[in-house]
Amino acid sequence: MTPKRMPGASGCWPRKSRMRAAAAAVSSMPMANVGLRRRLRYYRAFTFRVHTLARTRLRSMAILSVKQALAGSTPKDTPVEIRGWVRTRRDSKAGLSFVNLTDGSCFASLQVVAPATLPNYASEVQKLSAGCSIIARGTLVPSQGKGQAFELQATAIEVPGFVDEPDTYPIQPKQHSPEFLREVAHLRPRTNLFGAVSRVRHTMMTAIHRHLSEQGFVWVNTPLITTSDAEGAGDMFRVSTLDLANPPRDAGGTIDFRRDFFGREAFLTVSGQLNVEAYCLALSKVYTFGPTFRAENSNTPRHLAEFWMCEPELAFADLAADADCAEAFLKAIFKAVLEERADDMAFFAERVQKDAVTRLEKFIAAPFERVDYTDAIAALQKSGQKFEFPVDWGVDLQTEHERWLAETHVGRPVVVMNYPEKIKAFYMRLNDDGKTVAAMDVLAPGIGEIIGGSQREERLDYLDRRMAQFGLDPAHYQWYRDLRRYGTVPHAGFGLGFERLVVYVCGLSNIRDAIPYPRTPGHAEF
RNA sequence: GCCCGAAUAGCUCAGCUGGUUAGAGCACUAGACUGUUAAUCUGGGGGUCGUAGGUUCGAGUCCUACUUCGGGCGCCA
Repeated sequence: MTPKRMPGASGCWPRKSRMRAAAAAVSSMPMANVGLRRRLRYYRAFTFRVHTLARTRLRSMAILSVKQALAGSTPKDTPVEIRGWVRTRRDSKAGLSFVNLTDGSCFASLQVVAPATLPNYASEVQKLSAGCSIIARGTLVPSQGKGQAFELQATAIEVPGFVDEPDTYPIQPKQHSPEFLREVAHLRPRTNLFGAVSRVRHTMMTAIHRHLSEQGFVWVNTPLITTSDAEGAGDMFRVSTLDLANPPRDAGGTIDFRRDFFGREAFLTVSGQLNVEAYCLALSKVYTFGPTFRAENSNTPRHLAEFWMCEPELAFADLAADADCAEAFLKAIFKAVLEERADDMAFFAERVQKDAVTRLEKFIAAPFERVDYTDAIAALQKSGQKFEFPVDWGVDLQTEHERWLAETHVGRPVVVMNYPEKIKAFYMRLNDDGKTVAAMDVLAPGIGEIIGGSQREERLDYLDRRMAQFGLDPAHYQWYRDLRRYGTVPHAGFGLGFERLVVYVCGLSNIRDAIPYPRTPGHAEF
């Protein structure tokens, strides 16, 4: 009776048609002189589908996720096995207990009906508390109670792991504060909130890869370790194998990094953009998406020392094409979330932020507005609004300005383009007016800036001038300059801080809840 | 890095202007009841009030320092 695992994409019990297909596959194998059993075994090993034999000979059970069980596609009276963790247990004097079980496969939990006739009912089932792991076997039946369509009528319940000291188990069937849950980051994925965030995060991540791939982008894995000593995006974490207590020093007494692991100073990357530009000027449409590190001492709900960043880059593209790309990109992600994680989004709308779903729908529905920085400044000045920070041509937009533009002035996402060159990075392309660069920010209601991008300076003489202006040593950027010497083309790209988008989609208020194990100044527990 | 706020049971919180044995809900536990739904009802165990000093006859309640958490700002994605 040992249950056999039944892999396969669907995971549901084999239908007759599928068995017929299996038989056909077996008979078509070029092994006429091989016995049926061996041919079957061959087929089984080949396809990883054990159920054909399992049903007739091993009498084992289909192993279903809670999601599959609740889908209701399992034929009646089919024995199934479902594994997970207990959320709640309710006993009934009618001679049964209700055990709510989750396995993370979907937002909902499965109600397991455990009759008092189970041999371990008193000894184990009635001792189940939140967090216990269980393996439940039985059949899926329409629920007699309200609140769920299906439930598992259990014939056996195994308990691989009870919860030690249930009275101090941190995860209770109630609302916990995010602050408290951060202290138990290893247990918080068991809560509704973090289960939902985890699934949505996954969906967003796969949606990004899927969308960009469909658009012809190639995922380029740019390095996490960099030796550029000034990428201009902030403080960096040093990567070194030198003995901190006794580093090698040169004659002058300064630390001799020539004797470090890479023969020079090395750091964790703050952006993959420069590296990915090189691949852009060969593969046309590329993106980098991976961990990024900033050693800034930033203590806010919007900053992490380690976060994930996605940076698409397009060759033969100007700023307008860049903005179009960013718009399609964001809409594809939100669309995927709404379609694939409706259950989790409904939870966010109910418990976290009322308009969690509607604002994504609005975001998708209308085209983004495009506005020039200069016009945006004029609109802000004419607004009559009192801003904490004064508005003047030449200043960077503060969050309050960005939100007014997106929420009040336009009422939907807006792309602000062509910022003063003085407030933007060295690699951004100088416009013909000589005082602005082809930079753009996508501003969204309720959050402010969510994407920043630019057309890159593809003219070497202009790039050199910009680098000198920023005090950067061209010697450190020879390979980057090469890209302008050998077949340069106009190109553009943008960057998305992935966790900030997760925060927005889920309606969270702190970025530390958008990543499983947040790293911030003073914090790298777990 | 700067400014502000908070710290009372496992969790979420109450505790007024300092005054005898510190309260509630959830969780845990015992019982009642029930095809239950973060079930309900009754009882029980559990905290000396972040840490260290100080003021006072007396401090959870006032003061100081420290620690931790949170918020705002800066830096930014």
